[in-house]
Amino acid sequence: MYTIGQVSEMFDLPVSTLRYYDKEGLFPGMQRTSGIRQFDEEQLEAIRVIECLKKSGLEIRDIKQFMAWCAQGSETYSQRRALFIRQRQNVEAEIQRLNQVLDMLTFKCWYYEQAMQDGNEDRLRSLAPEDMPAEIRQAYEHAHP
Amino acid sequence: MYTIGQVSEMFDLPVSTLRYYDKEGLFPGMQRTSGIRQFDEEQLEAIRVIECLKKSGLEIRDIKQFMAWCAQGSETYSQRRALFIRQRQNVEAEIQRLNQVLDMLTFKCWYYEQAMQDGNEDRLRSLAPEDMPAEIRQAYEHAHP
DNA sequence: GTAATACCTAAACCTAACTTCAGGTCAATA
DNA sequence: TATTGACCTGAAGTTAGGTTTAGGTATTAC
Repeated sequence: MYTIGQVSEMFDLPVSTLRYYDKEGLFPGMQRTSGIRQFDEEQLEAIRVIECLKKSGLEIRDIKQFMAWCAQGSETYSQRRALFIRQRQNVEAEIQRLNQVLDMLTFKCWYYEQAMQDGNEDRLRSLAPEDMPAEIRQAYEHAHP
Repeated sequence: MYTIGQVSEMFDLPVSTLRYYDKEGLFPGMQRTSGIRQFDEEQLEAIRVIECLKKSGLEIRDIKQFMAWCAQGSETYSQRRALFIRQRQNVEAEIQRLNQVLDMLTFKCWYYEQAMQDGNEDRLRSLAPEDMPAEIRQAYEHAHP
């Protein structure tokens, strides 16, 4: 059993954040003694899960839903699984989007490298994709579908 | 030359967003006639760039800086290039982070599939990484460094 | 001539996820 | 005894990136 201050140290999370999570219902089973929060192994595991779900882009209210399902027991396995499947798709899509962004940035890096060499953008402005280095052209075309 | 309403249609961006961007200094060279904004090719290109930079996670104030550099001309090529190089690193790091998150989600999907089959988490709780399917174990270990 | 549009501004409002503040309880220490 | 420190609360403040509102101008449509 840990106090909020100890947990704050353990996870390097501000005390205010832990209280906020509690207020938002992210620790459905947490006990108190004379008003003071008691974090036990269940809550520590909850914090680990919160950190994971947050990283995947889940919002607090969805994490709250998940915690409520966990508290409900084995009847909710399929909902929990569905949440993770949905979230995996979201993250996959996000990675794909970022890979396109990456190609755009690669192109821009090349562009300004050329501009620096030329001292101006005249040549670049009249440059067709066919005249770019293959690698850059590929990035350009992937980034501008 | 286009009015704000036409540009709003062209890019499917609310008029209020375009005014907001203008207020934030994202169109340094924009002209007006009797108070009314005149979007020309330069501003349209600026909007394309804004969309790109936003997708890469850049904040409005950094985009403003970039636009200011563009307005300054060829002296600022190296700053602009440095911005894109930095941003490319950020996006690369973000993709790496998301790939870890993906492994965590893959593991969780498997976990709840097993839980559904078993009807409880008893077996899973006492499961060592060595006893997981190779693919899942790999995801698990990549997600929990 | 008036009413609907499209434009303008400044300022208030919105959401998420916190953080900060003001004020209060309680136990241990100087 | 008093004061320090860790806990508590509810409410207000913060930031980013807009959106909404209230009020005003100018052109076109009937």
